[in-house]
Amino acid sequence: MSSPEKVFEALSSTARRRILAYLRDRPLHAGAIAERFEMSKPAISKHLAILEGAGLIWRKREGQFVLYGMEEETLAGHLWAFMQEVCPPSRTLRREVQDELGNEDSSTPDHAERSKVSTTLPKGAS
Amino acid sequence: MSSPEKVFEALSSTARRRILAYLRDRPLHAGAIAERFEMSKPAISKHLAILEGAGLIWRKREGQFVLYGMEEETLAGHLWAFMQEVCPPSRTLRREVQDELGNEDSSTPDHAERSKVSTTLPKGAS
DNA sequence: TCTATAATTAACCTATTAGCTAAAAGGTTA
DNA sequence: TAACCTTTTAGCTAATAGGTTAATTATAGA
Repeated sequence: MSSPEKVFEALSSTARRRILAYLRDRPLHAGAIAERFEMSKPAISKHLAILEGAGLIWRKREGQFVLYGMEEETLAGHLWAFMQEVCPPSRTLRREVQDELGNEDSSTPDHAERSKVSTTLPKGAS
Repeated sequence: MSSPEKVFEALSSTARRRILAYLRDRPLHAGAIAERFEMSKPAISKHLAILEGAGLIWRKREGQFVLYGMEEETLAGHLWAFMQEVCPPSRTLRREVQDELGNEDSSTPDHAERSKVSTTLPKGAS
């Protein structure tokens, strides 16, 4: 329902990242979002559709208005998974431990034990 | 030198996210990266240039080869800044405190005191 | 210097994205 | 129903992204 592809694609637009920032604290009507931008309402509507398609926001009709709000789990979940896979962990703690043991050499690479199975990156992608 | 725009644009491609994952544990030569993909070497070369332009990787010529590696600070720094701005914090701890005080009502919105100044989102962007 | 290998750049093609305006869809109120 | 409002869809254009092959640059080695 919410793939990393769609999430990162959605995040690649500054306008869409701004929308997420506006929605962080409270839901807003489409019009209230649009009036914070210079571009046309249809353009904003498309951005909202992309964010919704990525599972990053929800949408609820309220009379003639449409309310949008953050889908709180999705963004943090995907960013966290990605950081886990791609960001090299800081070596500070491990070093401290080794120093305490008087072991300077550290021939074992830092992440030798990391799982080989990717959760956020497909196999044969382009 | 490394803007959020460029970083998120760089991350929007699955191929580029895969490259970062390959580089997490050790630097690799351009050819070693290319042979993990189906696409042509020039295509990979372009992806590498985009990642480098975003400040996510470094590049070093070694004889006839070119070595690429992760620029460790950049990715974590930008993702962290973005999460701080956009992800609603979990309310668990605050609730615990309020429950201990016997204060059920919680009329103050959760992030009312959050800074208004954005560090990762420009003002008049489209 | 000549040849082979690694990588990038150039030129090109196609598909997609992001914006616009105008029209339609959905909903409220008189 | 009519008039009006909010939002989305349709249709269009211009610009960009992502891939290709061919040519070029940079280095190594006989």
